[in-house]
Amino acid sequence: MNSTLQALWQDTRDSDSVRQRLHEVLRQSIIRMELAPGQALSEKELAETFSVSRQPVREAFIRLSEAGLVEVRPQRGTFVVKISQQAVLEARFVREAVEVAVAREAASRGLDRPVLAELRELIERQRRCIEPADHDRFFQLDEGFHRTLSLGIGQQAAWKVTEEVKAQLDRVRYLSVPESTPIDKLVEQHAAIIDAIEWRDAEAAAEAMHIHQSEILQSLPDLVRRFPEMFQPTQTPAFAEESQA
Amino acid sequence: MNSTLQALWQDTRDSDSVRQRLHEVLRQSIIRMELAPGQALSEKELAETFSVSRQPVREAFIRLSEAGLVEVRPQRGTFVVKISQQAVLEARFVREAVEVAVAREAASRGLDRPVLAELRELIERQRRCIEPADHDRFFQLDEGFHRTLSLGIGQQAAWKVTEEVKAQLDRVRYLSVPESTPIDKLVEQHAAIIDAIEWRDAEAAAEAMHIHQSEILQSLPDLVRRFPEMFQPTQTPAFAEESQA
DNA sequence: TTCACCATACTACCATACTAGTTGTATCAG
DNA sequence: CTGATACAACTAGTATGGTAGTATGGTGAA
Repeated sequence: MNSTLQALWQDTRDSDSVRQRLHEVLRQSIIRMELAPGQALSEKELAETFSVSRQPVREAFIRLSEAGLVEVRPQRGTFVVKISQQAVLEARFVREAVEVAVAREAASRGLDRPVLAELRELIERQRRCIEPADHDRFFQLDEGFHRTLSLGIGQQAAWKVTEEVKAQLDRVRYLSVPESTPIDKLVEQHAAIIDAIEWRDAEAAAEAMHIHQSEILQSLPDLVRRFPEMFQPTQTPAFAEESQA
Repeated sequence: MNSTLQALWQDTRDSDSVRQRLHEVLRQSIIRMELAPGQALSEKELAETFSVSRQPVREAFIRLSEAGLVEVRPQRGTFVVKISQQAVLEARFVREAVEVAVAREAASRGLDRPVLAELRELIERQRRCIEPADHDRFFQLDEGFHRTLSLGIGQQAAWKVTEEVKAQLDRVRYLSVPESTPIDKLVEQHAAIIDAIEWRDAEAAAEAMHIHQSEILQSLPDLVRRFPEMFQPTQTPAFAEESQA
């Protein structure tokens, strides 16, 4: 575990603050399921691993806890939160709401030519991830696609929100890699979204994005069955604590 | 200034951590424009004001900076961010996207009877704020209305996002109180939303929420003209720093 | 008068020290 | 053998000290 973290640490920029670098390293590790749901994270141990003090580690924890990726229990410890089916469904709801609005707006106001070109280019590169299957690369390009679309209509706050809730969803994707991620289908959905935007058909764009964002609903119940230990027993996250008493 | 902060500090719960209490106090003060946009906040001074150490103050600053309410400039200071027209429009976009989805969902799946009753009750109490005009009370009830609706369909994450972006919008409301806040109009919009939900008419509910969330667009340009010193010069927030050089 | 330079007084960031609360374990009484 | 209790070994939260970088105001030279 520590070796993987160390590697990610080296990749971060020296110019950023220790807090930001730690946040990024831990966030990535949690999303990629390298830090297992339920696992305890030790402030002290991580501080020693990276040769920094506890304080910036603690501050990174605080930020991660606000994103719902870890849970800080005072005087007890900090833990990677288990995936909760409820949390995933809620994150999906928010993401669909925001991204459908983005697609609709992009179609009705139109996208600048260079942005459209970049989106087409991203789709092309995604196609090249189908055979041979390159999931890591596709995930990157997928994120780039959605980011480019949101920023393309000048909605940075929308992208920030999407990025935040996406973390919950991406953990599920990493669970299901590679078997149940139909790259080819997802790429064509991207193409359909951009087609509708280019035709300036707002309703078609919204509908295409809706379909795209509904994809995860297919695999979720199956994953809960196959990886029960990764999931919080079904209930709302807010009441998760009481249940363990 | 300090006296107002002290008063809010007394209201916070002793059981919460110092960091959370400070965050809440500062957040409220910023939203209510008691801490002026552009004003410098001193870690040390605030620590002394509340008789706590600098560390929890610093952690509260970090959280506020993630919500876009303050800007932490290393080695320089921490400042209340000026309202940016761009940031307000982006926050509005996200809020409309999420809340329209909430309204649509509430209408299509239906609300439990007690939730509907609570919403109707909130609307009634809002009506009582019209004459004599009680803006503070109305703001509270308004927030309660939107929270109850989101939580009523079990979308806590949606409410969390709304709450976050709402901070940017509420600062504008406090600017325009009391003259340009048409309480009566807003209350009737709330009623229209709930009517549509009760009729289980998803499209009507979505449309009613859309109209409601578009209200702020009426007053914004006028406010920018009347309170230019409260606003960032028009441009995207991301490039705001460079402009000051 | 104007400009370059330097001393000073800030700032945020990180490290370290201390406090207080929780948990597991070992010990001892019954 | 069982159950209660005291203690030891953790934890996060808070306090305080040190460091490096930035802004500013004054001083002296041009």
